[in-house]
Order: sequence, then structure tokens, then C-alpha cells
Amino acid sequence: MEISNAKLAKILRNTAAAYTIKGTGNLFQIRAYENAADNIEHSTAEIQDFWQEGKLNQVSGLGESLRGYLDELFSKGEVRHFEEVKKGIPKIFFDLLDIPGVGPKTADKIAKMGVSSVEQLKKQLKDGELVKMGLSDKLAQKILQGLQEVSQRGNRMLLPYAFAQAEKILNYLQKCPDVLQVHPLGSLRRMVATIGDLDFSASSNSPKKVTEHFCRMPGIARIIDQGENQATVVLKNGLQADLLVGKTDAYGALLQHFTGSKSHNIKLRILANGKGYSLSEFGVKKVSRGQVTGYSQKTETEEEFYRLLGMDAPPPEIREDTGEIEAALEHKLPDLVELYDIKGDLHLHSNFPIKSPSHAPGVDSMEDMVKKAKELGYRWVGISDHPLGFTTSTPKEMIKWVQMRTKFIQNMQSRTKSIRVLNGLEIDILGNGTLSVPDEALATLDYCIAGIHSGHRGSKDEITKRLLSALNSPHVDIISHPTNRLLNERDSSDALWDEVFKLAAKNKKLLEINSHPMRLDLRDDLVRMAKKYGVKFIINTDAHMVSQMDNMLFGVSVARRGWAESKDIVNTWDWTDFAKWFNIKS
DNA sequence: GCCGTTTTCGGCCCGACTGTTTTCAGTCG
Repeated sequence: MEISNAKLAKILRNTAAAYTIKGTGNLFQIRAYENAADNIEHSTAEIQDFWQEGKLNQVSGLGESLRGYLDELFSKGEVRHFEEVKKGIPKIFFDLLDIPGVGPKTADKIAKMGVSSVEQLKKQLKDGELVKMGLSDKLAQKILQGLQEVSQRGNRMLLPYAFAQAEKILNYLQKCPDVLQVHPLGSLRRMVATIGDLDFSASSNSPKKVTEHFCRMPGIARIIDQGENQATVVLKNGLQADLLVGKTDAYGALLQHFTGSKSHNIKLRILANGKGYSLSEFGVKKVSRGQVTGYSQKTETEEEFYRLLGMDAPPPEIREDTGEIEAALEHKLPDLVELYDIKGDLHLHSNFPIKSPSHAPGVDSMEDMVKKAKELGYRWVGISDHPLGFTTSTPKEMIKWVQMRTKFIQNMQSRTKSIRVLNGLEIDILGNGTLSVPDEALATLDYCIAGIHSGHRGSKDEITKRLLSALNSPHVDIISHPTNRLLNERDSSDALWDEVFKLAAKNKKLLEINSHPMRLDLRDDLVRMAKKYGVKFIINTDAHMVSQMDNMLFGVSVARRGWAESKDIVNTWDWTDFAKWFNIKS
């Protein structure tokens, strides 16, 4: 039996929730289950593969007991101990846990009111029946809102996960001697934040051999469909993968057609009709009054395909029919930012002790993060720890800690010649719009990142007020992950973005494009909108460990989808211009 | 149940927000 990471995480969470409401098991044991679930959920590799290779001990958060349980789960499909813990709890309890805002206690309360399905819950909430039975009005509203969010949430995977799986398949395809070129297709090629299926194309003069090669790929659970030019398979991890193989003379048309987007292609076909062409995945035909008058033109590449229509080829990331076709016709496509333009990363969390080592959110040392930055070829790097646990401290304590940390960084810089190390913090924009760190401490930093980390479901006005307030602080340089969305988990916060962008541009504050797989925030559409106001951006990884510093590519993709060029992204600039923007003395 | 430059015991993040429980519980990150 195949068990996906998501399913595995859910099994562990369910067990933890069962412990919680039964009152058996201590709090830390429950937390251990949840911690393991978190790690599994965020792994880009399949945990079941680790198990098969006897490498479960490489997964952090899995100790002897949990490894034993997982072993039982993967080999027998069930864990006796887990079933024991969940005994006597109705199924609805576990379904309710999937609703945002509903935890074990609330789910238990609702289950005990006799609700037996999510559908019934929806109905009884709307009828006010549950409120009559003692559920508070506000809670009822909150659950309804949560249900709404769930229904709008698709079952799509995050781009970086899809990207990692796709790379393996692309590498495998390239090994086939009959393959000339391979590409990802669809939303994957356009680098959309979430991906449905994995689609690929290949060019070859012997298509049948390529589809046969594809269907022999390791990790296939079953073949749904295998034709001469096309094959669809389901992988053991539950993903569906499609392959289309085309001959070289029309490969550009095939690639273009299946890259989409749908709206881009529709617009293109209308345009082509006006010019006497008919477009399809098989090529370009000459038509007159609906009659085909000419045979297919050669379209070996996408460039040739677009050239036949008198236009440049837009980069895949912006093929969404939002003006790229017009720009391509006028030969005025943007010169989009590239990964290799990036010269530094300013949003990194280290394990630098905050009050005590266990408070630090990051897992790796500043030294290791700086080392990685050098390997990436960066010219500068900034450490921006969260001063957690200081809210209840005196400003004096906080200032002392900042001074201590500053000395530590200065000391490190004095031993490091080849890269500039900058001293920053990521602080909270509190509910009332004030900052979580006193100005006196902020004034000593090279830069300050401010972000909303609580109360994301506030009203449009509240969120806007908080953002505007931070943008008016003389010490804030960057607003981190401005919409605070978590893909597949939490929607973007609402704000009057025009107001936010106007003020950001006026006060010369940067908006972050956060590369974290679950964030990809600022969203691409808002990047485009902000750019029109003259806002500048910084692409950061928000890495909490060294390996996450490789996520920069995904932030760059968001920027590209938002039509950003290197002049819009300050961390592509030369050090002189960059330092000038931040008012840092070189 | 996990984990280890406080390593085989004894710790384990904690602050913000929400709702309603005037002092705290549940949820989230």
C-alpha cells in the first residue's frame, strides 16, 4: 500500500488529537506526534521511500517508537497502537479537524452534539441548530468561514514539491537515446504556485520508443494509457504523469500548445485567424474562409511558432493573457529577472540563542548559513532572526540582546573577507500596528524586516492599517510575506493593496517576495500591481535551515510571473547601489 | 515520544489573538 506524506501526517495528527481529547498521554508526547507530522508534511521526498531504503532515521522527529509504528504501518497498513488510541472516537471527529479554526477540543464538542457528517454540520450551522444546543454564535460563524475555505481549496501540490518530482522524471527521460528534447508542460512550466498533474513533452523521431521508455520508469504504480505518441501513468506516490511525444518538425507547436495557459492560447488562436492561420498542437496551417489552403508550416521551436504570427515568444511564466501577447506583437516583452542575477539573501533564520538556545527558530548556525551564501556566489548575506519571547521582556533586556548579537555578527564579519554579512531582524507588526522591538534597538541594525505573524484573519481595514503603520516606521526596510497566505492552508489576508503599494513606493520600502514553498508571497499578481506603483522588491528565502537557501529559484519565478525585471529587484543590484538603498556604509 | 558542546535523564517555545471563561482555554504559527 502506498501512503503519501500528506496521508501519513494526517494519521499522526489524528493520533495526537485522540490523545488530546482522551487526556491520556502527556502534552509533550502529543507534541512529538505533531512535530513528526510537520516534518513529514514538509519533506520534498517520500517518507515511504526512506522506509524502504532503511533510512527512516534520517527523518528528524522520528525516534525509536515512531519509526517502529511507521514500520508497522508501511508493512501491515495499520498500527495497532494508533487504533487503540483512536478507539471509540467517531470518524466525524477526525474529519472536523481539517477545518481551519477547529482543533481537537472544538471537534470533540461538535461530535458530541451528534453531528455525523461535514454536510450535516454545514446544514445545522446554517439552521442555527447547533447554536441552540450551546455552540457560541461567533464560533459557528468561524467554522462556516473555515468550511468555505476548505471548499475553495483544490487538491494541488506545491510548486517546489512538483518541481523536485519533475526533475527526476526529466532526468530519466533524457537517458533515452531516442529523446532529442524534453520539457515540462502546463502550470509546471509556467511555474504556477500550485500544480495539478505532472505533464511532459519530448521530441523524437521514434516516438514509440520514447513512450515505451517512459512506461518502464521506476516508481510507476500503473499505466493508465499507452499509445504511440502519448502515455499516462500513475506513480506510486499517487501523482499522475503524462507524456506527449512529438516529431521535431512541429515540436514547437506541441510545446506551445500544452504549455498554455488556456486563455493565452485562445487569444493567440483568435489573433492567428485574423492573419489567415489556424493553430494547433500539430503546427500552423494557412486558411482562407475556413478552408485549409496551405499545409503545416515548420515549427521546430516555439520561437518559430510565434514568429509566424509576427511576434516574440513570451517567457512561459507570463503566458496568462494579461498583456503579454500585445507586448510580444510590439516586441516589447519585459527582460525578466533570472536566478543568476541574485546577489544576496536577507531573510535567514539562524540558531543564534534568543534568551535560551531552544527559543531560536532556525536550526543551523550563522556561520553555516554564511558559508552556504558564499557557495551560492552571493556578494552579501543578512541574518534576520526572530526576537521571539521578548514581548514580555523589558526594552532594556531586548536592547542588550541586540547589542550582544551585533557584536557576534561584527566579530564574524571581521573573520570573513569574501562576503559582506549584514545584521538584521525580522520583527512582528503587532495588532495595533506597533512593532515588537523598541526603536532604540532597531536603529542599531543594518536593516529591519517587519511582518504580520498573528491575526491574519483581521478585516481589510485592520490589516491595511497595520501594514501602513509599519511602512511609516523609519526603521522598517522590508515588509516580509505581505499577504501572509499559506498555500493550501490559509488564504491571503485582505488589504487595500493600492494604499499599501502607494505608501511603499513613496517611503521607499521594499516588499518581500518570499521564496518559502508554502508562501510564495508577495503573490505574482500583486507583484505586477505593485510594480505599476514603482515599488521595489527583494527576493528572500526565509530559510530556517541551510538547505532551504536553495529555494531562491521559486521566489525568482514569482517575480518573473509578476513581470519583474532586475531593476525592480534590489538584491540583483551591485553592492554600491544596494548599500545606498539601505543606507549602509561600505 | 524525542533528543543530546547541560547526552541516557529531564527537559521539551511561547506569544498573539479570539472569544467570552473577568483570568482563561483553544488555536495558530
